[in-house]
Amino acid sequence: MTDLDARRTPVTQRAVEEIKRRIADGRFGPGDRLPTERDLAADLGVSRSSMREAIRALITLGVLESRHGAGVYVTALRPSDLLETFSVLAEVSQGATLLEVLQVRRMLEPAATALAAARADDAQIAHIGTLLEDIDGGDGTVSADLGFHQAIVAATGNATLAAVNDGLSSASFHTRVWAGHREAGLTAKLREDHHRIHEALLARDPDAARAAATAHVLRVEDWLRAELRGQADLRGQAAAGPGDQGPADADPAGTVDPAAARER
Amino acid sequence: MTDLDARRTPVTQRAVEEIKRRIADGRFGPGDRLPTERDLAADLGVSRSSMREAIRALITLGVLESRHGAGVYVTALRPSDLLETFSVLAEVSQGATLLEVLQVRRMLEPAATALAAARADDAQIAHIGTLLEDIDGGDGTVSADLGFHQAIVAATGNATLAAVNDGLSSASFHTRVWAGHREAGLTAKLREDHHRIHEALLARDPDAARAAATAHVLRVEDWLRAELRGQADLRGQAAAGPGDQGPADADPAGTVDPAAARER
DNA sequence: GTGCCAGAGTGGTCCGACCACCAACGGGTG
DNA sequence: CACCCGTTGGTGGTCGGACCACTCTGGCAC
Repeated sequence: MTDLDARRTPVTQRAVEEIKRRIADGRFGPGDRLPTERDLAADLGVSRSSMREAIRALITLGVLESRHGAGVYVTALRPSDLLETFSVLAEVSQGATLLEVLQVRRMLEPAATALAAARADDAQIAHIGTLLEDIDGGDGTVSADLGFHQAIVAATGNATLAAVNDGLSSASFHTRVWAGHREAGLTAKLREDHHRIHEALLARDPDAARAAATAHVLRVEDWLRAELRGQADLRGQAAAGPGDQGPADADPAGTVDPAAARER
Repeated sequence: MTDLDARRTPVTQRAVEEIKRRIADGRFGPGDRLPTERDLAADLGVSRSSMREAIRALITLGVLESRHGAGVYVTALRPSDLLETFSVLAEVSQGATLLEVLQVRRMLEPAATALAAARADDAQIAHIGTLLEDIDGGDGTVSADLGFHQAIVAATGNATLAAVNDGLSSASFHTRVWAGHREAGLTAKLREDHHRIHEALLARDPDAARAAATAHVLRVEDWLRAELRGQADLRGQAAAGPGDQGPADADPAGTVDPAAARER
């Protein structure tokens, strides 16, 4: 079977899988340096070009990293290493998919915030308080907001959770959210949400934290829903649009709870 | 600035970002065919080798796909396309990280199952019932189990949610779980969980669905915790272990709720 | 002992060639 | 005329080799 498989499988892909296998079974451990591209290519019986493509793929996955002139290394294989890639989702996605992303965040962030309320230590909560002041201070609001939320999720002590949530929150999306709220004069509401979350953390109250986080995500979700509907209306007026281009991706991501009901 | 940036930025990376930019601003849309590697390389002023590495990276990210002899195409950019990559996390991870993964699933799956109970149509629920019989039938249990859970999450209608959850459940991990439960004579318990979930879906009862899903994930989590502790004990007896290899990743991912309390 | 510098080794880039594969065009056949 | 099938051009896949940019290390000079 191996032979038949190998015959029709692209050489590069085979190389990728062979390296993954060697990492999985421990021949290459986290932080280890790999043999040189030339040696590895000879070892696996492929050209250096193909080997480089395989390495490039594994670098993209966050499994390897290369240092010019020094060698190729296995990363620490932390969740944050391996999940960095999927920020492309929030980067490239538009429209309905963004709503889906927010729906997932509405499942994760409240639970994460509640966890943080129960487990964060004083230093972490103090740090979060500092970030909150940065937001209100007004300078670099977007990145400050991003940092605030990341710090909360990080305070859960669950690196995987933090990495997943970070992936679902992209800087570019946050920028749009803030711009949209500023335009609508709603920044005060966001501020209010943040303070409520912080107070819940200070009080070590998981339930309050969960509720505050839910309200926050919901607010953003409502805004996005309205904005998307606005865009759709504009397009609808202009023309029926011959190719709306979306074959799949189905319905506009409805919801179960009141937020959706309100919308309909 | 552009010039200075460009000078020290690897050519391949610049190519990756340029293509991403062209996708983001719509010059390349979902399903479109890209210019040939040779043309694209000439256009961006890089060699074909570097262009191929850039394309390879974007293929790994799920943004592009190439068809031998036919051309390179932009994918549909569905969440499932873009999130396929992160199954490496569940593939490569071990020990404490797996616990973290389960903790995230404990936030997602209950919410997703509840959503499915509210939104799945009759056909979807019937299909899920079929998969349930496949599991009990006993043949290909692992893949059947995987299919059961995936079908439920898919029934939420949120493709992003489904893709994220799939990424957190790898086939190899499921295999370990089933083997471990069979060994411990707990397969009946898993079966029981599945039926409870299905009944909640049939009854369109989100609360019951949430509870059943939580119990199920919790059961797996408990088992994994015990197994990891067993392994740690073994290692502890044998030797103090010079390189436990984990520099970061911190504490063993505790929990807030009863499951953790029971454990301590 | 300390600092610097040159060399060897490594990844980064480029080039040109050839192979494997697909798709569309064409001529042949019914 | 309609349909089938082989040809042919163009595409991605692989290869080998060359050179550049960078890092690290060991030995030299001070």
